[in-house]
Amino acid sequence: MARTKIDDADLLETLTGLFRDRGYEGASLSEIAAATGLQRASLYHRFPGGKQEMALAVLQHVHRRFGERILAPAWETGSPGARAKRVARELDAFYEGGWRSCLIESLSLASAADEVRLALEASIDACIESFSRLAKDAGHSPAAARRRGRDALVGLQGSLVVARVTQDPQVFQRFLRELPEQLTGNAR
Amino acid sequence: MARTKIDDADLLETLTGLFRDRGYEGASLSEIAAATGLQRASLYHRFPGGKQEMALAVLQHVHRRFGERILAPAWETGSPGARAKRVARELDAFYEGGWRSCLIESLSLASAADEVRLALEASIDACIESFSRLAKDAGHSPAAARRRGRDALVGLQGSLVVARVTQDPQVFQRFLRELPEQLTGNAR
DNA sequence: GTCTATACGACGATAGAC
DNA sequence: GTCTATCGTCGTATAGAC
Repeated sequence: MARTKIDDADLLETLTGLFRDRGYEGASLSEIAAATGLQRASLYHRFPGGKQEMALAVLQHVHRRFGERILAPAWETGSPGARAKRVARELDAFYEGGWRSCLIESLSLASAADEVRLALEASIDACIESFSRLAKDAGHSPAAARRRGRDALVGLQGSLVVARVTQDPQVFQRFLRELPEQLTGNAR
Repeated sequence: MARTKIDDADLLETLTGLFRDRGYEGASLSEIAAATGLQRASLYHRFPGGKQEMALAVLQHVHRRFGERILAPAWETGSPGARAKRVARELDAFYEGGWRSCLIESLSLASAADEVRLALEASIDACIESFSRLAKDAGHSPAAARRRGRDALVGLQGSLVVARVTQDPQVFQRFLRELPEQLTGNAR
């Protein structure tokens, strides 16, 4: 039993939760080992590059998940407003109603190995692009759409931080509720 | 020369910068010692409670500074719009145009000793109160004013995070520019 | 008030058995 | 693929000289 392989997906999921909640420096290998059920040495077998490789793998994992699920509705067909509502619903699930932090924020403090920085920027860009898409489809100019997309990202990050500190996710819920209007409302 | 006391204000200023940039876990005592010019042992003479006491002192220091300088215009007399502009100018200086992070965010990851959590919440409340004051003075209802104050805080935190990750403070500058209107605009 | 020296546990990381 | 055992380093923290 102890010698059966721990599932890749489960492993990444646990790592994701740890880095989100504790940040890069805060997530120690002992803590990771305890949470994953793997010994520290086994973690190095799965991630020869150590902690940094774990963080990178987590970022890529989440980036993929955002592209395939959370932000996917932005690129489908249908009314921009309805698609924005679906994105909001996915965000609600991913951030567990506002009780979890965003990796982009947790991993962007100081650590900042170059590879990590690039992954963070890529995720930011993907978010803004998807948000802007909805605004564009709702009839906004490229420049206006980009501005709305960026403002939405600011609202996402800001509301998650405030929700964490106040231990009250209602500010995040408010952001989600207003997101569709913020992106697609009041065009032309 | 080596035996002259390092000034309290200088010490707190250096500590503030370190915790802002690196977070609680990220700021090691060796790094702190190097940055302050004090040996680790001397730091324990000034802060017997160790790193946690340093973080707490920094939070109180910044809280006081916010009350006395940055947020002070919100409680003075004059047009709400003009006062909001002065607050924005102070925020610009404190966050160095968007190149520095907010302690509230940096210190709220995981660590969360109870005393630290309380200090963070107190600072959040003070910010929202001051922002709301401006909205109230501009003629908004208490509920609407509070909403505007909270949204302004969300914009502040979010734009600082995005500015840090993208290494481009323009999103923070945009927030500052729109802050007066966001708080005091469009009343009644 | 600052320093040098040191304790000791936790850290990230590696070697090698099974 | 996972384990136990171990490495050297760095972490926070303390003792005691000046």
